[in-house]
Amino acid sequence: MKEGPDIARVAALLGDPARANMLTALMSGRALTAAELAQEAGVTPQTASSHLAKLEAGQIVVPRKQGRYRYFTLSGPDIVEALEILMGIANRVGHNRVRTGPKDPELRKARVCYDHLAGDMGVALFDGLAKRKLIESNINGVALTPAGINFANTFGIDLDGLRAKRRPLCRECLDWSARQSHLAGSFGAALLDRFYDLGWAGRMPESRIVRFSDAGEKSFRDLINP
Amino acid sequence: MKEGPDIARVAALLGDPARANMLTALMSGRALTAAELAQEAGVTPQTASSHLAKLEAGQIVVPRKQGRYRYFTLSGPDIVEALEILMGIANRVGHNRVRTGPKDPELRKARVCYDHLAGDMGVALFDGLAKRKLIESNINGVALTPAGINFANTFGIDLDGLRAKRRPLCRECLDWSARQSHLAGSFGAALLDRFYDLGWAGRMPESRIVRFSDAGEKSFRDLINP
DNA sequence: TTCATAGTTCGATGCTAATCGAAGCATTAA
DNA sequence: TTAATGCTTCGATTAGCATCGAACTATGAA
Repeated sequence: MKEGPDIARVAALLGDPARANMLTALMSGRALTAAELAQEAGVTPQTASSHLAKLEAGQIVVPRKQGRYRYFTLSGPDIVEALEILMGIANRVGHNRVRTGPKDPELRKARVCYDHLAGDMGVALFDGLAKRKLIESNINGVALTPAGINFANTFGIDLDGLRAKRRPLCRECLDWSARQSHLAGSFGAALLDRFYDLGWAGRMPESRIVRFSDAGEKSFRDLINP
Repeated sequence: MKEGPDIARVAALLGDPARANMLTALMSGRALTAAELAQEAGVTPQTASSHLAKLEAGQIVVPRKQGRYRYFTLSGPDIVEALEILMGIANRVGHNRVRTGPKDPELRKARVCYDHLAGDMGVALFDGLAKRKLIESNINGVALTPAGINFANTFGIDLDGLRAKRRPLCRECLDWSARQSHLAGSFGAALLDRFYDLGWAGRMPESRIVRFSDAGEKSFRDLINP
């Protein structure tokens, strides 16, 4: 008898619909209160409290007390990675589920998903890069093409710096809206950062919304429409 | 209401101890029969059959009938990735479990884990590369150092070719024996391939054992002992 | 044909875990 | 102090599911 990591215990924690909903909501990167998470999951506060206690005991989420609120965040980037991969698998095998998407049109248009761009514009970015053959997607995942590497360099993204990080360069991340992918991974995050730096877009405080300026949106359209 | 990937359903399939054991066994890359998987999981054939039916319905495993045997394999590389990440999380948060390791001393010494080297020599390889500062490991994962990139090139590994693949270059994969890591990811796989090419080791047919020649093992020791 | 082996189906059992109403605790506002 | 809000604990209910014995099917061997 030996010691080994208990995969099942971790997976079981992610394997309940209510908890999975909460964790998906936390992928935005924002800290959310217990009540907000209860609403995201569609359960009563009591039930949510029980789930959050389990997630906390399993060190999947980390609580932070502030006044009478308790804010929760994911305990590490590995949790995000796990969720992204599980999303990909679920999509590949066709396990879909009805779920309420964000109602706010601005959220639907462009929002932050952990650290990369999601929403309609996130999907458009993914499709545009694919159409320009800068990225290539197949059953094994996404990768930059040689043309894509060129593009990244001229666009001001330090690929070597990203490669030194542990995170995969490109990863698909599934959007709530429809089964469309947007681009995650360190390259996806770097792209969004670059949009901020170029002044194309900014993040609204206390929200997941990414708001593009008119000129920024035009530049964005030019980028994805060759 | 919208469609979204059903993370919980996939995670729940991985979230049962018996099923997790089976899937971990399948990470070797070999196709295993229902009876072998039952034994790996420590359950009766009936129970295993029920689990395998669920995993098959969920498209986590793929069956292949051959005579009166049914061989199962994982349905894709994304499943391996998910298992590796879950292992990492479980290890990070200290969720360990007693588990029977392989009894065969040869298996314990060096075996294939999917496509990279595991067992004592796999762990030694990981530690050796870390001691030589060719790889660097922290909470975010593993990565090649600049010295490691140099080493890879001189050792005959085409890093650019590996980077073009979708898979992360380096990843930790936890060994059954103790909580020691060995090196997975495309670089881990490439290293093992190189060992084969250099004639240091060969894979035994119908088994997970990797057998090093005497000269090969000596070269291997030199490699990890600066 | 007869026997052995691999695997599945069925049915019964027992345990775990999700759920929510009601009540309690803690913090903030008035 | 009183009231309101955020969250948790308790208790009871319910449902799902893992498990295995027993019986059944399918393939291959003698």
